[in-house]
Amino acid sequence: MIYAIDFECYYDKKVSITNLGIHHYLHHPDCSIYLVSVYSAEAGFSYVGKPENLDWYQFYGHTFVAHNARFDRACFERLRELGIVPADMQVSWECTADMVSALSYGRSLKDAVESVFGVIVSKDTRADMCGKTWEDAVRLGIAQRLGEYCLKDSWYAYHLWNKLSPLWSEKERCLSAHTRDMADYGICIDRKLLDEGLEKLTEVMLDAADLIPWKDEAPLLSPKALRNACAQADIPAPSSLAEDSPECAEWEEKYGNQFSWVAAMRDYRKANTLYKKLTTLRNQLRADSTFAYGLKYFGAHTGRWSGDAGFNIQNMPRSSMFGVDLRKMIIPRPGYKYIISDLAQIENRIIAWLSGDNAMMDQLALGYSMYEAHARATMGYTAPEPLKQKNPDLYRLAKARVLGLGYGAGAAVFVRIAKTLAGLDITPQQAQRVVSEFRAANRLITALWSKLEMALSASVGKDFIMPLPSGRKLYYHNVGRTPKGLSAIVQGKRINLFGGKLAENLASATARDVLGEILLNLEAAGYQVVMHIHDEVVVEVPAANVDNAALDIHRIMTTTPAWLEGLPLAAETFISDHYTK
DNA sequence: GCTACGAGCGCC
DNA sequence: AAAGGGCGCTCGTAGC
Repeated sequence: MIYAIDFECYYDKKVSITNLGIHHYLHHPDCSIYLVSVYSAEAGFSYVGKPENLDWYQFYGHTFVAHNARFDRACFERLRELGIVPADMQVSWECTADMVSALSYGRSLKDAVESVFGVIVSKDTRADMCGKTWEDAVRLGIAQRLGEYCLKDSWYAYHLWNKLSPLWSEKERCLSAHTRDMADYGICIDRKLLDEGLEKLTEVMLDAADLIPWKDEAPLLSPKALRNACAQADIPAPSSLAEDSPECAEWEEKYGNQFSWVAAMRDYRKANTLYKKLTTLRNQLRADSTFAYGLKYFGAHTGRWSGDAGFNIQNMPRSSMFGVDLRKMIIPRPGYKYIISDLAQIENRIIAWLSGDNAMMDQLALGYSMYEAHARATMGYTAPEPLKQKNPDLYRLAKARVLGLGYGAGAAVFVRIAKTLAGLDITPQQAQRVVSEFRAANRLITALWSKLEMALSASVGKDFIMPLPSGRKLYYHNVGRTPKGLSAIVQGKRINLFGGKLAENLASATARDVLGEILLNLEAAGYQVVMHIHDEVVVEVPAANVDNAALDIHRIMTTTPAWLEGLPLAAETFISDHYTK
């Protein structure tokens, strides 16, 4: 039986999930779970009131559905700690926020209900409760309205589930649950390293601030203050402060030695960003030194997971900054090791597979890396020796081509990509030649772009639905044609689209499905994944059996899903005592 | 005081 | 004809 459930808890500007994280929020002395609504049409059941007055046993063995089930489940577990929910209660959970995201509706209850039922729900009642307790609500005479509001939320969650859950696959439901469980389990943090890091960064920030002349008059990172200071020094102000901006580089070349402001602002910004990350971590640590992070199932329209709730596990610096290595602070629980495994060039392998490049599949099956396979298939490399040793320059060019040109990038973009992805310095003219050569030698890929663009073009005036190898579909709503080209609505915003971009979305979404399949296989084999980042998994395994586990996990990582038959997968797998790249 | 938005920058 | 893509968080600023 399905029951929809929704909890209401005290919150104010300080006592909030945003500030405290779910765990510390629900354990805060001011936070009371004062209202719960449960609704089920099939059970003919409806309740709204205090959690203490509900007979929880009637839900034993049944399923709760909630919009943001992670939070409602946490409330339920908190009530169990408080002795309100019986200790031996067993229920399962489903999340309508995850479901509507996967079906390409807006994630919030408001947006989803509006799209699905054409009804606008007001969140005013909840907003009115900021800083108010249940007793306040009773005194103010809004308790009745609050109850109705609460019941309405579970009513909508129930009907969203009832209407849409048949469209959401079993596997995807399992991934939603997996995400919830994994994020709640969390990561273990080395407190000592964390505190040392905070100290180091404080120093760096103080030093940087000392180099900024307006530090007492204006915000340290104020572009206005910088412009004023430049005017006073009678020098031009840089048009951009971005590290990768040529204009900024030129400014620093000319004035950087005499005026270290720009460099100091950059240092301050970077150190502060990392400092804030560590602070979030520090504030949300649980008593056992673990941190339950946020992660959105289906956060991106392609289905990729995305970061959430103040600490994004998907964009931690790869290596140490200012002598502070965030990844090193993330450690296995005592008695455990990490096995870290990442898929090798997964998206580019998928592009080759999608475009029907059998010659490339053969090369990959022989065990060549994606870059070498590309050089052998399209750049005329035939020597028996490994390319990387025999001709490192050609290898780097092959790498740049594979990473940079599969999605329609032009010469100008390729100059930048070749630099950042493969460390190549090339001129725009050279880039133009490489782009042309690549397209000429990879007709299967350009054909894939055209095919996708034509399919999109045929959908002008309606939705474009792009099928994926896994059976899942990507949605592009209300396709339009303007003088600037084709466009569609994605995540509520109209974006420009073209063949190369669709190919990228297709590869990205398919790579995501590969990872999803792997996550479920790892779970079925009994492994605790503690994090995953697009093409990488971090698995916590007992130290005693770590070598066998590494082999087994590597095998699971490189097992091609049935729906991608013929695509050889490769992975790099290693054992570590901390998270690292 | 709040919200929206762009810049900047971290990642895959 | 040409077009890399996908995210989240912090800060500063502008507008209400």
